[in-house]
Amino acid sequence: MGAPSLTDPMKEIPVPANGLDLEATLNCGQVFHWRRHGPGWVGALGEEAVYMEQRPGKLLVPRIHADRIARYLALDHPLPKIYASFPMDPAMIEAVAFAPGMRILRQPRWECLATFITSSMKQVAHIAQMSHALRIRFGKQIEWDGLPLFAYPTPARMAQASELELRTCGLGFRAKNLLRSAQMIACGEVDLEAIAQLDDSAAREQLCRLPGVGTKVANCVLLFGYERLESFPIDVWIERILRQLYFPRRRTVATGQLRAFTAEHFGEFGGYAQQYLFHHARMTWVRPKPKSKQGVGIRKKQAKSLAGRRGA
DNA sequence: CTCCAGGTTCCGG
DNA sequence: CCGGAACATGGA
Repeated sequence: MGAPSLTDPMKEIPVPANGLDLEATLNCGQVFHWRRHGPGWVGALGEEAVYMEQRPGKLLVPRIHADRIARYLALDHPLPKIYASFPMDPAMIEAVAFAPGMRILRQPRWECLATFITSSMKQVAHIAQMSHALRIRFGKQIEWDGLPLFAYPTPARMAQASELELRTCGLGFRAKNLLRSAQMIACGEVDLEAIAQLDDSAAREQLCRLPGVGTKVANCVLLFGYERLESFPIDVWIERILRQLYFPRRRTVATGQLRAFTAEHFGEFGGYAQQYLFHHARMTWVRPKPKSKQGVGIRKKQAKSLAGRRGA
């Protein structure tokens, strides 16, 4: 199997109207490495270089990878049934209407896990940046149409790297977590494939053994890598949304309360609901104008600033 | 120059 | 169980 190229036969996969929004699917914050290429997208699907282009009513992909891509994009997920399972909140309806056809991918496990280990306290753009740096530095080079692409580095390769090398990819304090997790997986201490056989609770428990993996990251990996569509990651965005929409005029809501609420309120496709809420909020968010430096908040900010500098 | 970002971990109530 | 703080880096 040679490297795919422009001359490879392409295949058209039929897609019903509103059955797929490729751009939203690739840009909604579940995956971070797909890039525009002309009217389509290029990237590494595992270790295969792939081009995907959405046209009215169909998807254009390399023939030899058609099945693989259809599975990756989860074209078999029953969106009408999924939408029907959502609560009929105005916010939920608006979020779905914003990007109908957005799908939860079936991502390669390690790749998904590793990128979300690096995601903590980072903007989406930064996550993509770190991911690309890691691919270029440690990943297998492949190519599509003369375009150099890079597979995500394997756990074994990553385990051989030094913490300092990872830091040069902009990882900061995440470098140690990613390195140790790669080592634990490379040596078999944690088996990502075996986790697929476990129930949600046991699977989450295994994932949380890895350094840098807590409840939120584990839920992302369960949702994007293990097809646990009820898994509901709660990050700062979702937390803000939930408080605002479902707990207004409530001074404090414990995270434990939020978790219980989401499981009950959003149901078996909660992960899908979460992704629609997240994407809509992120894309329509307007950053409030910075206020003048006068006011009551100043003391707190100064205290934090002073506490932050040690030995400078 | 300040603020904050798809969190996790450790620590004291 | 719950709230706080530290943890690195970079773009706005």
